[in-house]
Amino acid sequence: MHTSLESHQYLRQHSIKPSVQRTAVMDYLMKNRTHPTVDEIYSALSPSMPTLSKTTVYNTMDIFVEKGAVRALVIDEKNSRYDVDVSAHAHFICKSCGKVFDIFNLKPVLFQLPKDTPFKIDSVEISYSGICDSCKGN
Amino acid sequence: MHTSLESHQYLRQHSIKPSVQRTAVMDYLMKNRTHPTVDEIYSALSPSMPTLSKTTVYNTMDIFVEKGAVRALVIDEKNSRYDVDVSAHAHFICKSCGKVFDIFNLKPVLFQLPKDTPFKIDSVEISYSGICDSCKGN
DNA sequence: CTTTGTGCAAATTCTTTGCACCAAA
DNA sequence: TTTGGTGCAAAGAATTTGCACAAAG
Repeated sequence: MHTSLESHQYLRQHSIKPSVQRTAVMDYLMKNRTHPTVDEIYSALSPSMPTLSKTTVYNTMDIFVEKGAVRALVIDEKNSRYDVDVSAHAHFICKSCGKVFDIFNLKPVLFQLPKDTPFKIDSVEISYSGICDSCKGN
Repeated sequence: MHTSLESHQYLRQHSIKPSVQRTAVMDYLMKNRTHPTVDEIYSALSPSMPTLSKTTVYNTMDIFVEKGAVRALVIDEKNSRYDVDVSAHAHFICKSCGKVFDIFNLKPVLFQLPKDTPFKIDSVEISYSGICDSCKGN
């Protein structure tokens, strides 16, 4: 069975040569929609790919972002995080546990780019922060 | 003449003890609305305050944020940036020069917090990115 | 005095770089 | 072969920490 078939295809659709490492990383991203950091990706894959290096994960994420296959999130002060869902949606970061969650179903007007500025705007990032459900009690 | 009078008062309003260093930093923030990094603040003040340390600037910014006197921006992957304007407005970062600009006059609906989520949301950050006016030609 | 603030140096963390080796076309 | 990909080790940059000294009340 080919669990990485989708990842493989997705990479080719984005003109990314599907090496073993890249396919494994993309596969991880598609199956774990947790907006992982480089370290989280590396730590998850490392046991089954002992020769994998963090440098390769960094390189891989740079290529994915450059080719538009994933979106780099700037929401966590400590680490870069990545989202394989490049559609218009917002994010929420829990100030207590640091986890990042998706927020869908927002009004489309929120994602419209302002026109009356002197800038050439090409993307928007909407980030909420607060306390997540699991951390509420604590 | 007391150029730092406003800063001094602003600090007291936020229950921050106005030391010489803190007043100088706040004064800088109020007069330079450029969303500076710690390094930029330090480099600007260092000539006239030779004993100032970066640690103190870091400590100072932490206190300012904690007391609600300034807002920490998460928009620049490389550095923490700070904005003394805590009112509802968005930011734009130029991918070419890295400068951060304010964007005012956006619809108030953009700053409304979503209610139908399992999270206790208490703030929103709207960040645009692209190319600024001065970098357009280059 | 006693508490709080400051600042140096060292440590930590995340990310990037240089370079040699490996793999695929 | 030749080009591009990988991975180790070292370097770099931003931030934090430990601790001693200074300042303010």
